[in-house]
Amino acid sequence: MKIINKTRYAILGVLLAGPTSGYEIKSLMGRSTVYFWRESDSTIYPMLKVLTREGKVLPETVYVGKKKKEVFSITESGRREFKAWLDSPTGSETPRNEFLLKLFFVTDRQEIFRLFRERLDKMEGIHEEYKKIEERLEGIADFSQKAVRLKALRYGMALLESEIQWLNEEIR
Amino acid sequence: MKIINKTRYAILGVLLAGPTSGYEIKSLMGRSTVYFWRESDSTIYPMLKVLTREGKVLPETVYVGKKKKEVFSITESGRREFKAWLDSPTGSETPRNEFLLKLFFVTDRQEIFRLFRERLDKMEGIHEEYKKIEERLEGIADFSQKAVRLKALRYGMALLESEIQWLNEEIR
DNA sequence: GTCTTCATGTAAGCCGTTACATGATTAA
DNA sequence: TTAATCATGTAACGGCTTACATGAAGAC
Repeated sequence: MKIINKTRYAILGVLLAGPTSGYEIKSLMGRSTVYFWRESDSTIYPMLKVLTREGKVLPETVYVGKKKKEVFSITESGRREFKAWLDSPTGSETPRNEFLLKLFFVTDRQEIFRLFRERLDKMEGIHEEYKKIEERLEGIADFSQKAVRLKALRYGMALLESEIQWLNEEIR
Repeated sequence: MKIINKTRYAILGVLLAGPTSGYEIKSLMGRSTVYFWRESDSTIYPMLKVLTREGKVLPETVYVGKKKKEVFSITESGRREFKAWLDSPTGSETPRNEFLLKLFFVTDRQEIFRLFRERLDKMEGIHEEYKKIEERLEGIADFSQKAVRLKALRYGMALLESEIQWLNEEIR
């Protein structure tokens, strides 16, 4: 079984909302999917070329004022591929949790404490960020996916909260 | 900032418990760290060579009955490097959660339901596995890290349980 | 005798990150 | 006029996975 590059689905997913340029995809992801799906800066443009060659997206040159940009629309074929991915079994990422790796090997009590403390700080920071995003999202006028996105966000927050609580109890 | 290969720390961590062969490291990881730190089969041996060249581990040929194997011990320099890693700030993995990526783009109610259902099944499966590991661990005679490892395991279980509960409530 | 486990690797190829490169437009 | 943002990429390097390879010892 081959590993299939999933960057394409992230891009196609963004394009479902309408024609978008590479730069817009990049900045949009930087404000939304980063928290659960991070793409490196340089992956978007090459992938758009590939998708164009494959007929999954359609490029078009557009001028906004004097600025030129390439916007891409998703094609029927692209929609089909996206849908097929959605329907397919969701793969698991290879687990790589450095915090747990350290915890597994640690012996010193002091060190355990430090690890928990460090983890707690980080989780609380992320929770703060999520809260801000939640407020921003709540303030936005309704759009088709608002409810699901809030749900997904609160799912993430609920998990963070239970982790934070657990860590607090351990640190005591 | 360079990405530093962390396979080395996983290996050094295993060696802290005593001299171990590549094969033993591999199978040990397959029974323990896989759940939070997965190494591909082929990474162990080359890394052991690298660590040998660097003087972090010391190889020795040992015969068990007629079977020959190379066991590796951690050196003082290796211990220092391991300790330095433990003390250093824990990096965050790049987030890559395909489940959340799908959830972010999904619009169809039926599809959302299917995603939750699929996720729930998977999380329950993992929880089952953890429970078995817990039982096995509890049955083992005390060793220096038993308490921490149980703690880490239960931390993972607690998180799984809150996720399972959340999903159940959503599916209703 | 055959299958499983022990035991140790190599090679090809994709993936992903970092750093590098370039230039236009707009806001302060 | 200077900085930030818009806009689009390329190249090098390292990491990781998959598949391939080999062979001995012990269990059944």
